[in-house]
Amino acid sequence: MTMQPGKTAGKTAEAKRPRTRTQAVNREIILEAALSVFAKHGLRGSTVDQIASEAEMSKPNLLYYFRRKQDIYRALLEATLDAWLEPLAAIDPDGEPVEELRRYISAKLDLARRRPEASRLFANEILSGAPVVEDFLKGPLKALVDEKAAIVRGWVGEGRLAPVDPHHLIFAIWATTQHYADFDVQIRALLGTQVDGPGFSDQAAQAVLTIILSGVRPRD
Amino acid sequence: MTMQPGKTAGKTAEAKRPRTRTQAVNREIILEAALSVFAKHGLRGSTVDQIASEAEMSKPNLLYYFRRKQDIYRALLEATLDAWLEPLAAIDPDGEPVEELRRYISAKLDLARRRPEASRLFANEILSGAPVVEDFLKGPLKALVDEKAAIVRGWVGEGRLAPVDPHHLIFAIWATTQHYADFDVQIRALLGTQVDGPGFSDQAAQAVLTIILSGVRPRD
DNA sequence: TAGCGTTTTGACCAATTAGTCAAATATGGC
DNA sequence: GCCATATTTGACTAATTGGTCAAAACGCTA
Repeated sequence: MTMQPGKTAGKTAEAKRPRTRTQAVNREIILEAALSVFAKHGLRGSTVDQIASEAEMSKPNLLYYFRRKQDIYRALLEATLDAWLEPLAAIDPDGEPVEELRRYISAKLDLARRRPEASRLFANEILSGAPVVEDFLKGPLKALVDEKAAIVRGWVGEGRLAPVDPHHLIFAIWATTQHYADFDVQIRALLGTQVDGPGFSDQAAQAVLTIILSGVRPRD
Repeated sequence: MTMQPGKTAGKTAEAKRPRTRTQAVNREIILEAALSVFAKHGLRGSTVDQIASEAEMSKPNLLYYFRRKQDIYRALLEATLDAWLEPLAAIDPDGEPVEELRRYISAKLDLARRRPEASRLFANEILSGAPVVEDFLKGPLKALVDEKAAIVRGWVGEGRLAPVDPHHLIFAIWATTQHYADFDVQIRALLGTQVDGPGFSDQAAQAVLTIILSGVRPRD
């Protein structure tokens, strides 16, 4: 997504493109550690010491790879938004409406299951007022969402979907799918260990798909 | 809800029951200020100075009313959970299923609209691992949710609702309704000023009700 | 093995943090 | 108006914070 003009290589390892194998490995370790910390406490609530400890690395060493806490945070958000945009962009105006939505919802549920911390990272960013991704939301994301909303509106106009506001439909999809990642702790508290059972993801997917798709499938 | 055994009056103003008018007023001012801060940055990301500044009060003065930052945080969460449980508890097993759900969804949307910061406070608490409300979730909330899930399951069994997992239905309702509070910044970025328009709340309610209720209304 | 760029670290700093405390000031009941 | 109590505050502390820096250790290649 590149929210800011990228910087070229400096004299430390802060360059965007890792120059050595060690850099690639350590940057990845740091990003993974930081994700788990930021996802829980947000940018302000997280400390560099925490991330360094999680990465099993000294603080100055960590800061050798990312000069500032913000830099790690930005990198993580960029990667997350990139991954999230893909399935939305893939919605095909020439496809079968319900099938296109089914595929999008499934992809989003899959992301929530495979990368729940990325979802929580984003949730924290939005809750804190979206200081970092605001421009991205108002620019590229809005453009893409408006484009897909127009497609959905077209489908509704042709009677291939029940009459529903396209934007609110998209919000409902985001809300229900991301909920499984963002509120995972609550879900676990309510459902207990069954959440870790083999069938749980399918059951959740089944329920979400049933509710949303039945809600938009044209009744006749 | 009273998550912890309440303490009786100490020698400072920290008593649960305000003893003077000034106490009642100032505690309320502090709670309101703290809500707006905690909602944005969570417990760890918020500072007492921030809250004091928001409350237009010196820090020692604020700490005269609430000895520790955590105390304000707990008080806010307790009030929020109390308000949230009410409409869920009101679901009537003898009512008409779709109408009962409609009422619950409407009540939850109303809370999201009237007290969005409370929703964001709770979201932050869950994202950070629910350290404060964990016991409440596993105890009273789980009991209530299981009870209501059983009611829904009964309705499904009688063919008065489309076959859907009751717990996941509840999650879908929570997700879609709270989304309007928790992701308000994102929604504003995508929809612009129309969010502040007079009809927006109704439009959102309309969409959520349509999607969820169509998804559970028995098809025949 | 000498040399050089890369990686790692201990020690450090200035700013911010939660919370304390004793003293000063306001307030209400008489 | 007096006084006991409630409220407010400036000054403070100890701990934590993000980040710096110079030096040391490492590792690769000539």
